[in-house]
Amino acid sequence: MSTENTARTTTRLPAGHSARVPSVTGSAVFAGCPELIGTPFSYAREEEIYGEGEEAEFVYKVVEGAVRTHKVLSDGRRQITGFHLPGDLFGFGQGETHRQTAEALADTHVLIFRRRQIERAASGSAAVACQLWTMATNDLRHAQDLTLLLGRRSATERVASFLMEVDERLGATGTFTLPMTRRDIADYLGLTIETVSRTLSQLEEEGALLRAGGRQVSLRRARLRRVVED
Amino acid sequence: MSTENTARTTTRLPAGHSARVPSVTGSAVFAGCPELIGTPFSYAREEEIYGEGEEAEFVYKVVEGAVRTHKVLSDGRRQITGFHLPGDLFGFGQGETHRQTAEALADTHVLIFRRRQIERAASGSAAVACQLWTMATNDLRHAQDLTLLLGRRSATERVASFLMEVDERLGATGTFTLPMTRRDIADYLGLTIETVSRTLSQLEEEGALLRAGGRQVSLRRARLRRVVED
DNA sequence: CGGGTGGTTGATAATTCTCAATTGTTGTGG
DNA sequence: CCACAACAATTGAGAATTATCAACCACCCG
Repeated sequence: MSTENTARTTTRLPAGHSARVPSVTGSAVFAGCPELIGTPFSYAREEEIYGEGEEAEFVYKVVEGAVRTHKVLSDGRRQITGFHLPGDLFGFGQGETHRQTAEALADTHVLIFRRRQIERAASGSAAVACQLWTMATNDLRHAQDLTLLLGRRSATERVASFLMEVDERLGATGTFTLPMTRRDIADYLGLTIETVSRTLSQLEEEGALLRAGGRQVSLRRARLRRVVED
Repeated sequence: MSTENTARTTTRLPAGHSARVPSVTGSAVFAGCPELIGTPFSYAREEEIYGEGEEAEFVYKVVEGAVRTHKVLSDGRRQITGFHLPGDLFGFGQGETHRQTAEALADTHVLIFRRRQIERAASGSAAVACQLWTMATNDLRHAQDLTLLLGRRSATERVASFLMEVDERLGATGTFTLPMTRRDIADYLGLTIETVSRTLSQLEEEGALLRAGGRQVSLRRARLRRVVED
């Protein structure tokens, strides 16, 4: 099995972050499709990767860093639909144009693939197409969970649920540094930054978590779970 | 529940009755896959088609009527994630279990397909798999639009946007009868029935629509569009 | 007719937002 | 290493939006 290793030839690896680098492999799109090799590429913190409405030329896989995708209304209101961490693929809803904007949360390394190439691979291989179907389905599941969160949960439940989600995706250690600002969290949870901040303070006061320096949190998972209770 | 009083036992349908039904066409799953023939089936108004957590044995295509899919929290809060009208496929997120509940809004005829059969067809035909990918992507797009609606739009915008969505899916005539109750609308838009009702009254007052008998509406689309403005 | 469901409206409460001030954090140049 | 600017996060007070509780109305269907 060609466990892609060469991928991060892209110079610096800020080994500062946790010693994880989990299954960046996965490489779902490529299973049984070795001719689909991604090209390494990098984006700086806060750099736009693609914009809503632009032609969808590439599909991306996060290698290192983090990306957010969002939609905006004309008056500036923003809704983040997802955060993409190492191993995640994004930008692959097959239409001619992107329906969201993607931006790097931090300095980020990705592998890029030509959309047409992937579509060609899909139409030639049921296995590849099924993997794309599976990935789209996973995204759909996530979007529907978010829908329930936004439509029917209180601010406290949203924040608690968010913290647990991030924890799981970052290794489920219960202690981590949030890779996004309060604004990003607010725009993901359909709240304001003030409400997010107050809710975090309240959760800390209730003993559901501990904080250090704004971004670092340590979850008391049992208590948080009780807050979410579903 | 107590509403379950009318001939619910007749879920089994004399085959052939609804086999012809009009231009339901679309039939995306079947294009180039003639061996995938659905079996006609019927559900009475308010009848459950499948429940969250159940094994996903079938996939459904609406022929006549309307279906809603939703998620519920343990305390009863409900979020409807979609309404399915004639031509729509639902229940096809390929996992072993359904992640939502599906219920008939009205007396409904569907075609059912065995999930395994569809998955087999997909893994044998890139064309079929691509169609499933496309359908999942369309659902994903819808879910993300709903996410923006729930996370960042006011009650007025939600209701106006909803009316335009229903209008389009019902033929874009501007005049139609809502196929769902206020409760369903509220649970789709993340509001209460009272807020939905008040918002409709307010929109009528502003001349953005006309109403007759609760469910019938006639949209002044230009004005509604101005309310939504994006 | 009468009961039941569905829909509307009003008064009040709760949640979340907005505006404003303050504190904390981080990176930079002296 | 410190001072400082720029940005990020917190906190408070009051306002706005939406929810809740309650009453009432209008059908529809037997």
